[in-house]
Amino acid sequence: MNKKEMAHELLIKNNINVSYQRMKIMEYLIGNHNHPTVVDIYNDLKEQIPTFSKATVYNTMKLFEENNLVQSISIKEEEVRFDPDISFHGHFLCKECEKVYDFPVEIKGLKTSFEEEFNVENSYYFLKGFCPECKK
Amino acid sequence: MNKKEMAHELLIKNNINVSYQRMKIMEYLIGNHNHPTVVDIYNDLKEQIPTFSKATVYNTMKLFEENNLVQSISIKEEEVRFDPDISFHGHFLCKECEKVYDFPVEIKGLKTSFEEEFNVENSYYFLKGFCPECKK
DNA sequence: TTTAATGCAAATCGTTTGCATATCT
DNA sequence: AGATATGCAAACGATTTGCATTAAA
Repeated sequence: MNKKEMAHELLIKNNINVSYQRMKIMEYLIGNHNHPTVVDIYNDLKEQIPTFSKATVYNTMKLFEENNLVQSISIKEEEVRFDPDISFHGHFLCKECEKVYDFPVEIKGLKTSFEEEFNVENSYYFLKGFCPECKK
Repeated sequence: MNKKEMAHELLIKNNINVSYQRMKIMEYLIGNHNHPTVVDIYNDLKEQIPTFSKATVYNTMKLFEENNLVQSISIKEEEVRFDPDISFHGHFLCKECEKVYDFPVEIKGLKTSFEEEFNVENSYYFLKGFCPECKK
């Protein structure tokens, strides 16, 4: 099954009306590990979609997030990035090249009385520093 | 030792020149568990400081962060909050009342090959959901 | 008196909003 | 047709910048 088929199936399965733009964005996200911003998505797709607009990307990413097709990552203050991998894992931001890396996290001993009192819906583990390429 | 004395000592100890504004901001932060934004700090102090400006708050918080007197928390996309407690602990954002709560975190089994390759300088653990008062 | 901090206004940038147009069902 | 999605431009809000003024060393 190719990306187009996967994208189509994902939209249908989540009761999201299919449109050309939504398909293109979903195809772009599938298998993408670059944690793109709205502007990244917009820039990378505007050639393919003559009348493409940022507002559509904002609308679409909001819709995808509400339907748990992506998670939003605000590891860097000014901008929101998106990750099509919605499983819990860590994100590392390199302060030099600004790349975001995924990494596995195993958090043990976290269940405390806190999680009985609070209704936790989302969790994020962020690290910042320098990646192998950028550390001297 | 009162807040004024504590604030003064903290600035001196970190080789930060003392000014009226910096003192006021530091006094405001000491013992504050509200995770204020720049705008919060500005609003809460502007009565006491007639000519106060947001630019000064931005400058000062940047300086404080560089000197490890506060940590910045970008748990909510649009805004940066500050925490005078620089120890590692979790932050919980209530989606309803938007309050940010601190909680202790014990992360075990995290040392992986990842942390040997990457030079980690900061870490954050964020949760989102509904606090005891806001969950139905 | 020389350096550093402050304050104001303008600029920037990501994001949101309103509304008209186009596209699906 | 009727509902929904798209696109454009204007609005917004947090943050940054430039520069003149003021305070501190």
